[in-house]
Amino acid sequence: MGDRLVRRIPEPTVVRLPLYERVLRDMRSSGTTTVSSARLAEVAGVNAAKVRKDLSYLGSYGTPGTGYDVVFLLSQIARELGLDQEWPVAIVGIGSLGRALARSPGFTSRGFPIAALLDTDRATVGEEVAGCVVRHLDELAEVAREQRVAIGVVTTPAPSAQDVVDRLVAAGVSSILNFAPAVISVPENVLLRHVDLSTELHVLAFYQSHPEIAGPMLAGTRASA
Amino acid sequence: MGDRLVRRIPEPTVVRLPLYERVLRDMRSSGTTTVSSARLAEVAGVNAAKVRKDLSYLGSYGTPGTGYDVVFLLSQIARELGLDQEWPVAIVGIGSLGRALARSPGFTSRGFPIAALLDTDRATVGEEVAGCVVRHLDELAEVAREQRVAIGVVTTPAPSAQDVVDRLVAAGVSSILNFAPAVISVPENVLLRHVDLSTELHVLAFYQSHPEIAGPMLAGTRASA
DNA sequence: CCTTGTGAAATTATTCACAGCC
DNA sequence: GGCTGTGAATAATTTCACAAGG
Repeated sequence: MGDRLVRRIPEPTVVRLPLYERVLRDMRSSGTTTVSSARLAEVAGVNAAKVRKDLSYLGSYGTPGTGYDVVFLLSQIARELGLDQEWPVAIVGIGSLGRALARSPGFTSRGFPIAALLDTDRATVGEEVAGCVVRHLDELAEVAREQRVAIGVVTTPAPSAQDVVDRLVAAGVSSILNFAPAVISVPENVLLRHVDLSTELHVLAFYQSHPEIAGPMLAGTRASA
Repeated sequence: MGDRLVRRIPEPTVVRLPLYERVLRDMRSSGTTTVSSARLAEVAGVNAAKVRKDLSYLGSYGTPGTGYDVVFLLSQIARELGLDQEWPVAIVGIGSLGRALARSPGFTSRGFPIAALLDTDRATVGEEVAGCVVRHLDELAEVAREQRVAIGVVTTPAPSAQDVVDRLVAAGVSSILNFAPAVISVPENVLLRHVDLSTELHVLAFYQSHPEIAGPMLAGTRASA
């Protein structure tokens, strides 16, 4: 009932919300109006009780005997995820990965406009990628302020990553998504998440080497990372 | 002591092993011969007790009063992660992301040779990317057998992802790393992990929208994804 | 009937704290 | 003195199971 109390939402739940959001968007597209936790769980590949518990952190949006209204639930999840606002992104490191991300639909699609592309390489600065001119990293502070950059994406080589992150933080960017295979540290009030290809490969290699203990990884559909 | 008993290693530990491996490689490069759990924890950005517990799953490789021998510990972790073998990778979906990954050092570097690049697009098939000619997806079964592909990386658009995964599974590939924003299901004995840009952005957007409950995400360095 | 929302139980992960060893 | 390895304690998460609502 209390809506403005500190309803702390567990991190694993937060990580599953985007999954539900995606599944619900698909359902909405296909004209489904109502969905039960059991059905949502089946499609999302998780346990039904978990779905109900997760959704209960957002509020009581279901109807006993019926389920959840797809459109309404979707709007509540989107609101909770902050998808009713825009979060301008700056990508630092315009190599192949940076370019690929700049062109990626996952970005440009709703909510995460690319506000700036930055690099230090002479040959890259000035180039146009995905409709955006690459600027020199030295212009970061200015660009971040002007464009109100909320999220910094780091796609530089590992040795530069900490320095780039420091610059992003100094420029007031308070959420960072790091793709560089490096350990990064940030001040207390900055959010940092990693996406690491080689970690993922190593984890797969581990479980392939130990088929006898692959339990946790197996068993069908699993979600997000 | 019992080395062949079912020492089940918790998944969170498995996910941290690549982090330790990376940190230890850096230490080896810089000539450090011995490291304590406290130092390793500090550099890796985790709790020292957690480091000791994680390492204890591998065996008793430390020396009380001294710490761990960097080179020896590194070799044990690498062995445990299966990095003493090669795991040939096939990348399916040679758009910008597929190309970026094909060129990525995280791959080509030790242990994960690119055995095949596959696509269905006429214009792409036959092209050479990162020293490898792109073949048509229909040749998957043949290529997978010949090259003993162990890991399939899916970088197609979401609507094709499940079909591509089904084909990989049919071709005998038993570990899959999916970059497509789709829910995928696989048979019981297949390993599946996801890397999902838009999930990561949504999670950051969530915590930016809820500064009051950002607890779990904050607090300095955090590892892998 | 059906389904939600949620306490309570079970499971899993982290952290503490210290005995034992160097 | 310093440090590992690990039981025990704590915390977090998942799952169960059911009362209450439609």
